[in-house]
Amino acid sequence: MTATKPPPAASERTRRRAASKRALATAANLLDAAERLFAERGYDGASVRDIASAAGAQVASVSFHHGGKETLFERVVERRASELGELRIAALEKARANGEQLSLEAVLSAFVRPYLEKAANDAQWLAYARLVAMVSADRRWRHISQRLFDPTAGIFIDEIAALFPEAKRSAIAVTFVFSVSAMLSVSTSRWRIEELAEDAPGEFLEIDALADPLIRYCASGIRAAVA
Amino acid sequence: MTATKPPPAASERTRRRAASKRALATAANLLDAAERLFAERGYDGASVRDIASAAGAQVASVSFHHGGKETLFERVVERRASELGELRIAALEKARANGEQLSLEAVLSAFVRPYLEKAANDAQWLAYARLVAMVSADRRWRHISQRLFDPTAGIFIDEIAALFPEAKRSAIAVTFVFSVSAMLSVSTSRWRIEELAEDAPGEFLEIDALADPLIRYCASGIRAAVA
DNA sequence: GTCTATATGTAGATAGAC
DNA sequence: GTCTATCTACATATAGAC
Repeated sequence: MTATKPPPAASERTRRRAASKRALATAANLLDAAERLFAERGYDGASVRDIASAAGAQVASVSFHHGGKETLFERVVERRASELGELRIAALEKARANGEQLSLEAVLSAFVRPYLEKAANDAQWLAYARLVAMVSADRRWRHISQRLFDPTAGIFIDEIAALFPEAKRSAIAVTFVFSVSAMLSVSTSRWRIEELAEDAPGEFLEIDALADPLIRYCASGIRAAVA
Repeated sequence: MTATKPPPAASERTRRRAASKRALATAANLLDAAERLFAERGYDGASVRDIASAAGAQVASVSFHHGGKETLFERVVERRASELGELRIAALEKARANGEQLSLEAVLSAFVRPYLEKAANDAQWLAYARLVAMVSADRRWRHISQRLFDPTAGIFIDEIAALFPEAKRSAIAVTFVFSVSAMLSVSTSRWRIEELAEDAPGEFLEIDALADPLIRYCASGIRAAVA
């Protein structure tokens, strides 16, 4: 975009260790490429070589900017998880601001829609669900689940538990995990939905088409299971 | 178990190319070890070296008996999928033999319970769900889904569709995929359930404890989503 | 910060002796 | 059928020049 960085002028005495634009871009490009390849091929299936190459960077830059493959993976997940967590809490508070008691559908909507809206318009966000599914299904990434997913999950479980004062929190947690799995399948297994729904090819290309059925499915399922 | 194979007697003229007991055992041990390691570490995370070593066999035996890593993986999935598919169809026909119209719960039960009963008593069966989740979430294994999963899935989707004559089959297929995801999470994410259900440690160590909530959850979810 | 070169380990597959 | 040895390719990571 910009011209090559000019040589430092004599007056430039205030050089600090602020990262250059190019360095920041390299670090960010690596994150983007890593996100795509980890989602496509899994953690072990994606090599740092391919990630660096896809980012137009050198292999060595992965260790330099991100410390190694494992921390690169964790940073990839963290970047999305932080933003999405904030969006979900904001959606919950906005729904609460309307005054009266929240419905179960409203709570689930605050959890599900911020993600589906991102995923509908951005392939990187769509791919993020595959990373979440990998982390949620693998004890190897337990520390990532605990640090990045559990706080938000706990808030929503509490919110649902408040709607069913007579139910045990553990029963709510079970249905919450079922619901998250169903939501993730929208991204990880949409191709299977397409194949099994032979009568309507392309019906679910738009991810939004799955939001309403998903929320109705989860809400009704939770009500029945905690009763 | 038995003594060492005695040297062939002179009368043993009918030697055919039937596999020896030991060869069959090697091939089977490789399947067992591969199932365990693939489930634990994923396809790329499990090396044929480690699989052979865990089976007490040589690296070269994997290629010899199973043709290579990919076909070994496919055989691992096939062995379980065939048996489970038959159990599910049998459960469906047994439920149908009771005469009247099947309830949605009965259909889901015929799909879910054969697996959960196996998984409750056998760690290899429990681990199988992780393989199914891997295959269902990865287009790379599309041919395995189509060949081993889709036939049974199609039968159950048809069965559910018959209960909702006014609903589109594609809508049923969506809820079926949601339900399978929820079922798989019982195996892949039970540790997350345990962590999120802080108030009841150990409550879900017995997998059976999840069967009833799961079936109620899925049945009610399907009814609400296809309406 | 980037880049080349390399260190060190492991991957999957197979040839050929036994 | 098994086993040893080896082939070729690729993995992550780092040292040191620029």
